[in-house]
Amino acid sequence: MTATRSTRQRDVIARVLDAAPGPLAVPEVLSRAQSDLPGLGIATVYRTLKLLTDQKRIHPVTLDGETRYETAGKGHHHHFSCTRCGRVFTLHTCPVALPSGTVYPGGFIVEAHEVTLYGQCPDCAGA
Amino acid sequence: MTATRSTRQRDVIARVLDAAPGPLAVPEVLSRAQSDLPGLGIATVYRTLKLLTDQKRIHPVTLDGETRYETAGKGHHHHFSCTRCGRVFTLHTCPVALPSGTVYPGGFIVEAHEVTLYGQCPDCAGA
DNA sequence: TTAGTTGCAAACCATTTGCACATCA
DNA sequence: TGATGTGCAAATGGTTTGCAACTAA
Repeated sequence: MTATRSTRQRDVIARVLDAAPGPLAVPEVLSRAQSDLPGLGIATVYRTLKLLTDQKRIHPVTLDGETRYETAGKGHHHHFSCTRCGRVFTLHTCPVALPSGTVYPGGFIVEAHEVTLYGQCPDCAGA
Repeated sequence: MTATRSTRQRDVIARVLDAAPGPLAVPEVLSRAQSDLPGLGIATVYRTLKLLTDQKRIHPVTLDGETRYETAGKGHHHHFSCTRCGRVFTLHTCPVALPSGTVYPGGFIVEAHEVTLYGQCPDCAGA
């Protein structure tokens, strides 16, 4: 069978995602992880993201055609994408009330929902 | 300067998108358009989708890492992605009330929002 | 006629995979 | 030591682009 090893690379990548204020794109993960591990290769980043995803420790989020990754287990949350600086933040309040099982007009049975807000993040709004 | 010509290919592709019940992925656009225009090439589909997007006649929607295209000017709406059959539908009711200018907790100024509902479409729920 | 468009094949580019070397246990 | 993991380079696969033939106006 297939054992899974703990390595420096995996630890660093997982830590980078934990420390982020929102989901990160692959190049962001790579460059942040490289400040701790200069030699880190992009292939390892992809392999590790896939591994952590399979282990449900992180999960992918697609925003504007770009796949980002975030730590799992943050509970129900949504995202805010800043139209000025492009950064993505995690929001912990939810603007919709659609419990699983809600039947939407037309006969659509809702099991989950995803919300993305677009606008100016606090930094950009202040400038 | 650059004039834009009306062609069979462009008409067919635009019509395919108009007729769809929701945003279509590139392979869906290609195969549907090919029933009218067997020789249609994938490059033309990509070029036309880009052209129509630039003209604001359609616009891209990213769902689960896949870029889809839908006719513009349908007014405010959202999407429902069926977890059984994978089809995507356009919904004309909106479950959130966040007018542009709303300030979200944390100081995020909301300009727009996007909602995707996941669950069973009427067909799959009935089966 | 002729600028604009198309299909094909080559080019691109982000992501994945093969392999020899390195490393965790 | 042996099974895993890593970095590098090659392979993939979806999307874009160059080019010669085609076509709308």
